Amino acid sequence: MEQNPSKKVQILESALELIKENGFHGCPISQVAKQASVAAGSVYTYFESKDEMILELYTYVKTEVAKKISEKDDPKKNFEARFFDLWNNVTSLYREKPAFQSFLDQFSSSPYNTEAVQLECDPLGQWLEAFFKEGVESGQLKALNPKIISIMVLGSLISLVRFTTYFKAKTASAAQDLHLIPQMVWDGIKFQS
Amino acid sequence: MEQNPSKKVQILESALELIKENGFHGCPISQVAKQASVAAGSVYTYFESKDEMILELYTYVKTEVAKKISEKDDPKKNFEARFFDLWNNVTSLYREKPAFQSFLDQFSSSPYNTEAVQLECDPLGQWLEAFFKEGVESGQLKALNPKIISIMVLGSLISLVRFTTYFKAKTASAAQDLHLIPQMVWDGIKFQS
DNA sequence: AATACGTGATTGAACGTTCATTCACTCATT
DNA sequence: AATGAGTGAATGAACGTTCAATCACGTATT
Repeated sequence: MEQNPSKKVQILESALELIKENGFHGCPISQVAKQASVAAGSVYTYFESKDEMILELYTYVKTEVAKKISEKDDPKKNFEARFFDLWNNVTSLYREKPAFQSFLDQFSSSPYNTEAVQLECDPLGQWLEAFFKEGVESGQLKALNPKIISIMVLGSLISLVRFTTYFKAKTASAAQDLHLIPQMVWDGIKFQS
Repeated sequence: MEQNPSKKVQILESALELIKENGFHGCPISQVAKQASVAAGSVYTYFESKDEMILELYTYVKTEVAKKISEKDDPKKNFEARFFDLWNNVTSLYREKPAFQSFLDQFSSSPYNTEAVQLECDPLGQWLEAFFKEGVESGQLKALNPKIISIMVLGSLISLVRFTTYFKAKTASAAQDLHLIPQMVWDGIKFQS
């Protein structure tokens, strides 16, 4: 008998859900196992330790997000349209999979996120950088380091998602205007004649 | 004898430091007490529970940040200059007090941040909203809901700080261009003739 | 085709540790 | 003498992890 890859994913998804609901605090192995319909001990056939499990979960989520975002891009459209597509794709992905957003957010600000982890392959970061590089080189964006543009755009985007997720109460009165934010961001990065 | 307010602050600062270093995981009451030079039991003279302590810490940090940011604003300057001042003041405050930024970040994405907490008084949010309202009403910013502008600006700002803090390795190559971000943000929100 | 064997996944009770919290006590101040 | 802040050992619950036992399956032997 071999390790069952779908069971591994089951465990990861279970941990993801618990972390979304209760944070890192609230995902004891006992619960992760229960929700994944396996015994506590079985988690250790798939992962060396709980920490290893969390780190693999990070890789798993990062990869899933990058895949979904990149495959929805249509390079035949003009760059401005692709920018707004990107914006909408990320926001709707996170609305669809709130556990992804919640986990990435908690992970990023946690001590799990060491320098070593940051140096790992980051498919989403790489894809975004290439995307904005194209915009700069074709003269549609300001002549800036694509990495900087990435930071600024992803920053506003993540923050918007964070605000709408965590600060529901606060943004209720402003909710109908949130769609104006991508336009502001575009105005900030586009080449100004 | 009365409760010693400076000892309360000592405990809060000790927890703040431990959370910055090790996350919520890594700040057991035993350590908090040790670093604050009090006995573990004493923490319970000042706080009902650990959770209460964390919640008070949030109020404490929020208030400190709002105080420092608002008092550095000079309403006599023109609005654009005040915007860049604000940007610099926040980034340098967080560079000076990394524990503030780290705590706020971890708290915001944690389950501590319930709806009830969000509805509490938020002095920084209020101050920012008033600031941007002024910019809109004097015609220097786009005619948008000041709350939206707040979200967008604070979003980019926090993300920039997050990136430079957590993703040191990644941004090294882009570090010298990070100062261009506030200009992009300004271009996004300023009134375009 | 039937049986026995080996392999490795799976189980969940048990273990040692860590943690938040309690409480009987001390001691400085009034 | 009374008060209440301060102490830190004690408590019990919860946690990550281990492990001996069990189980399900593929392979070899008859």
